[in-house]
Amino acid sequence: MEALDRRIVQLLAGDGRMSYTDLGRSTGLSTSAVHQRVRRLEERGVIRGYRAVVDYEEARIPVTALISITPFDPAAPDDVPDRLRHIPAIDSCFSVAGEESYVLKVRVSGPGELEDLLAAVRAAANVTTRTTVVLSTPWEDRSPLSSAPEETAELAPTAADVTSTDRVP
Amino acid sequence: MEALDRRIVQLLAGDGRMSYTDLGRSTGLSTSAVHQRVRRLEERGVIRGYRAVVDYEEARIPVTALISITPFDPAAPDDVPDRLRHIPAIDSCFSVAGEESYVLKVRVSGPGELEDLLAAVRAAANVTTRTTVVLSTPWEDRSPLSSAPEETAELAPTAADVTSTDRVP
DNA sequence: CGTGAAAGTTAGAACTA
DNA sequence: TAGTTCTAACTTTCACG
Repeated sequence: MEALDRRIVQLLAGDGRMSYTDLGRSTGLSTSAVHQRVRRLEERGVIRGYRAVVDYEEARIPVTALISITPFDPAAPDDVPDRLRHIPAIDSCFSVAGEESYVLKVRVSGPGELEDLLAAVRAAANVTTRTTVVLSTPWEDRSPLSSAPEETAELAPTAADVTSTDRVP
Repeated sequence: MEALDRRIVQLLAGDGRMSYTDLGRSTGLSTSAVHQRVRRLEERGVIRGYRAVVDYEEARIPVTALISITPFDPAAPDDVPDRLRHIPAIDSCFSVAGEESYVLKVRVSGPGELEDLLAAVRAAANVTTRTTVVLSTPWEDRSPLSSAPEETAELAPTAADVTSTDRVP
């Protein structure tokens, strides 16, 4: 991805409603040139959509928790995400390396709902759970694009890249 | 928060660039009535902003990890978030109940950068770390406001580069 | 909360390097 | 292929009923 595209993505990650006029001003391009690039970024899937950032305390869903999941029967086929997808309180689902198989981030309105949610998760996916309640959130979903590498990294992998086995773009 | 406001927040959480015209159509209000409500929601802080949803694999930041943090000196004043805030790769920071004090969600371009990041975190905040690498992300940042969840287009799983280890302290 | 008009934005066609 | 300029259609914004 080119520097100009990266800049556009970074700007839209920071303010998803920025107008093409302002994007053009910030990048030195014309309005339609930016528009064209944004459309290509959307088509390529680099930009997947736009969302309002909601303050869940204000929206009266004040409890966040992280739930680590271990399948009860390690021999059974692992379709945990499919079995959990219908539960709206599950904000994110990560498949992870480690003792446990998945980590869920959930949001509920209180301890009672958390209890119900845990029961629902265990029943739906036949798993055991380990729950970590979030006490406060200093920040969340900040856009980490400024740490992105330039295109040179592809041609010259570092020692650390080589020692790990799987594909690292 | 009123049902109409909740509906508006829900719609904007699903599509942050929806026009006021369409919001009005979907809620049965006029354009300006919706506009007025959205502005109030923004002022009250229920809607904190808008962001583009970025596919981090496409953007060449393909590695996600969860880092649990324990302060090295329990007697020292706890200003860990302030000490970490300047590191851009840290996407989210949660203060949590449990054995550990914080959980960070980070995004990096590869194992080498993860190694550097862990060193930076330990040095900046005087903490020990326990790292869980994310292998894939069945979904992320779904909006949990809905009782009738509009499933957004399926998120592309993020393949990461991990052999079998989970603890990288 | 709705109406309507001015100001601003977007989308796309035609053109250029 | 990627950029610019031009223009019609649409959206946002705001004073007023």
